[in-house]
Amino acid sequence: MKTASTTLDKPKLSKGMETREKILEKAVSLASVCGLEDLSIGKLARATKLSKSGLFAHFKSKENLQAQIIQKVIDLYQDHVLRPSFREPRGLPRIRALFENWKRWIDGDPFQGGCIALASALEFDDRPGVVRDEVEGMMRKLLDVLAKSAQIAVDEGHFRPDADIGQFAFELNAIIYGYHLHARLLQDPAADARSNEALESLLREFKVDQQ
Amino acid sequence: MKTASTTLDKPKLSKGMETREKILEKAVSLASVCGLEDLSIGKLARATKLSKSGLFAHFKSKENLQAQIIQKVIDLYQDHVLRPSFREPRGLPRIRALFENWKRWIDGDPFQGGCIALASALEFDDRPGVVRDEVEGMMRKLLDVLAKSAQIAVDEGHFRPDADIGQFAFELNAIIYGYHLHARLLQDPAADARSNEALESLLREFKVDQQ
DNA sequence: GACTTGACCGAACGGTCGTGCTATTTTTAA
DNA sequence: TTAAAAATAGCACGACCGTTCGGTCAAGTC
Repeated sequence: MKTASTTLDKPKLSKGMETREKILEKAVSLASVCGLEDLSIGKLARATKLSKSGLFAHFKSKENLQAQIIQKVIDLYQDHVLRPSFREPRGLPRIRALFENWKRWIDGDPFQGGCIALASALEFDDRPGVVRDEVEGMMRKLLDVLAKSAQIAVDEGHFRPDADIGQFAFELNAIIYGYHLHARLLQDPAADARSNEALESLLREFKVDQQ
Repeated sequence: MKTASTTLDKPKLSKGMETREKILEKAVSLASVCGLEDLSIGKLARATKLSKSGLFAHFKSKENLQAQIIQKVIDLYQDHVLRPSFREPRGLPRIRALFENWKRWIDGDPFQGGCIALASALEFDDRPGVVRDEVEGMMRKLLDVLAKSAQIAVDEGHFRPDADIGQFAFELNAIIYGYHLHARLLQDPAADARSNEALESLLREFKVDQQ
């Protein structure tokens, strides 16, 4: 355990990239509380124990920092929500797992605050620029994953063959939005039950008739 | 038309109150684009052609300004969404009207940006303080209105007698969230159709069986 | 006509913002 | 081992932040 490549836990990572990752992790955590725009470089520097200019050198502008934060969120979402769910059997079980993992994500699993993706979607929908484009792309990708999951459920014979998978994505996403509101802002103990009931109602519409 | 009480179009309004209202109207419009926190007093002063200090005198702090903006939003929502809807017949027609008016509100009817209520809900859910409390209260009131509307639909015999009106409020609100995302961030032309289909699906669950 | 009150302004405060420059230190490659 | 390269710090800038203060000007009251 002397020089490089001690163990193969991680692929080679230059010093710069390493701290950059640390910065982004902290940034995601802070931004989940105060929002993307309100996360200042000074605050982030203090939190990472770097100088403002030293941190700034990693990203050439604040806009770029914000864009990279979004990318980091995508990575984290894939690690914490998508990947675990996709280990479940195709179709309905996978969709249920995704729903549960997603809710845990919103409860603040990787970071402290709520979901940055949802918050940023409303924060930037009226502000053209790189960040808005990044957020929009993220959301489109997400809805695509949901639709594809529904398509798999169709293929597996769990959903009706004529199911509108885009509609399913829309409604599943909406339920999660509702969960976010009730669980975080309202701190409603019934948030979980409400969202579960909504999911079951949605599934009832899409599942093959079983009487 | 000389002194006071010329006509009864508006209740008496002192000069201070008058400009305060003008400030709040502008504030709501600006905040709908850039968010509550990012709306600075300087920007608002420039937009209202007042001096920063002159404007500040109306509100004793920025936090108080934000809280009053929320109150103004509640007023506007009542004028633009609730009041018109409540002129429709009780029960189902009223719910459908509310849904349509709500969507027009989100499309930017009174102001330019999206719905401040939704945006603020995600902006402040992790930041304790007066503003958060105000936003939370607003959302609770809103969900209460939705639930009461559902209760009326039960009373009118449109909804099943055992309908869970809280659940209805949760799901209707969630659909609107979904509409906001698709219509504003994604600029999806199908946003209207998607939300309509979601509403019909929701109503199917709650309406009395008619075969 | 003196006095109070309310609305508004201009200037200024200490602080923080994002962003450059120039060193200095640390890592990496030869 | 050493030189090139990368990472970080120090410092400074102009702009804007929320907030305070003293002052002006008009309207109303005694």
